[in-house]
Amino acid sequence: MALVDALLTRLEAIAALSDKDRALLASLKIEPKQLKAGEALQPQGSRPSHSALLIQGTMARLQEMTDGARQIVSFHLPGEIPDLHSLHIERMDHTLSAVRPALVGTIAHDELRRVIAQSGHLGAVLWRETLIDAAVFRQWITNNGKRGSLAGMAHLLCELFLRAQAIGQAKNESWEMPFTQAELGEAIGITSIHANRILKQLKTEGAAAIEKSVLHIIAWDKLQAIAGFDATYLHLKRVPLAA
Amino acid sequence: MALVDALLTRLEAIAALSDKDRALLASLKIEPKQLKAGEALQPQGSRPSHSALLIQGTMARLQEMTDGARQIVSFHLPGEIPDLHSLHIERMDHTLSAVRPALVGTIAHDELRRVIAQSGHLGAVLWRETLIDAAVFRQWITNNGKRGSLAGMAHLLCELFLRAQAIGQAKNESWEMPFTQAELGEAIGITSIHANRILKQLKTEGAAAIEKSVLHIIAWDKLQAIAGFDATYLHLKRVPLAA
DNA sequence: CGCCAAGTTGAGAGCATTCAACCAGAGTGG
DNA sequence: CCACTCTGGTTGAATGCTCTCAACTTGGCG
Repeated sequence: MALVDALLTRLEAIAALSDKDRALLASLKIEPKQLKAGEALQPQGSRPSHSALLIQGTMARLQEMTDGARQIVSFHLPGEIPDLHSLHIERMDHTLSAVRPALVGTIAHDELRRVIAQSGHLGAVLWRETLIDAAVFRQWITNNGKRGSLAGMAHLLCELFLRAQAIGQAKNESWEMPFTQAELGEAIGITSIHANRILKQLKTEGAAAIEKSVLHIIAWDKLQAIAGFDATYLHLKRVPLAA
Repeated sequence: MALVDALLTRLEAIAALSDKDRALLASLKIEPKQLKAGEALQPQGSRPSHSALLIQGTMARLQEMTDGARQIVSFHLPGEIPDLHSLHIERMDHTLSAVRPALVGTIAHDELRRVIAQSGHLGAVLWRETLIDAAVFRQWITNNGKRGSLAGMAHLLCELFLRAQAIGQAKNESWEMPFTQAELGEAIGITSIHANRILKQLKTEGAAAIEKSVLHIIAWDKLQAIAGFDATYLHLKRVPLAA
């Protein structure tokens, strides 16, 4: 399986690609690189010359504050390019790290510029990818803000489950969740202890439960209702569960 | 003064433009439209065929939840195109409204596509604009999450002041603030009452104060320290105060 | 003058944090 | 094989931040 396949799966989940676009993507020079759990690929303040295609594993972007506190601003699944934005903004304002061990493929910015110059449509698709990234950020602002902890956690689980399903990771209402409760908490701005209690509540209410690090959707409609979740912001061409 | 001037000022604050790019921008067909305070230009769920250049006044994007609660996810000053993203993602996942009365210039997506097709660099600059938008979202996630209320408010004021200064609205450490305390609160996920108390605290600590809706920076370094503010994420070519 | 939006202040309730203890399972080294 | 350690998860109790409710002030405007 070629390194680029994860990217094709992801991009075809959000847009239509022509044969020419697929061939251009296949022509990208991609260098594999293995990351250890917790290893930072792009630290805050750096000026990347490459972007990373996540092939296997999970990554997160996080902001580190002066007092040592951390805020996770995004999670990433295979097929995504978490630092695509570095193509047009020079300096990293956050750290991009592997959460669990991860395999990435680094792509030189010049390579990306080459294929974009040859296909305006491909440029638009990649632009679109960064815009969906931004749409997710908007939801996360609300997760951390007005949406309470319970709704915020439910919303995060809805989102992750659908994204996992779009790349074929989640089946039969369950998904091998690659994040700890502490990490889920850091994403919605609560402590690991509180995250634990909130998850317990979601289980008691019969919405969703995490057991031995696999997420079980007990009742999608209930989870969705608690979250106030509307999947359109993910801009997936097919939304499997949200019918 | 041409309608497009605000856009030129903004884009030249974040990137270099060639004469050709300026001419292309000047060729955009822009329809002026006046908005009343609180009027929604693009409601959540709509499918815009135009984007709006904000010429005068202020706008905000907000998410409305099922229980009627609102979260403001961004503020916009003249020169910005708050719904540029609708060029590549069809459906609005939030509402774009005027905060105070505002003058916008609507630009058909086809017009934007025309100039982008003629200048790859201009396309890159507009892409960059949406990426900076996303960088601001990331900070707002943290404002609403791990950063406490005091630091969050301080961070928001730092950001708004620098953005206002970049377009010449703020002078002499003071800025005619177009937002109410309630709106500032809705942006960092706190109530207007708490926002009031936090602002009082920022004044007592000698960092910043809002008097008769003008923001006074009492001590930039103190405000910056409280916020843990680092201006690089705004990607302004010149950062006036942050020396 | 009266109304209304915005701001200010106080008090009590509730949610989330911190501190602290403890459990379970995986991996390590003797 | 078994202690030992470490990470992740679970639970309780006290503290404290933020919300809600409520009252009151101020300034602008018809």
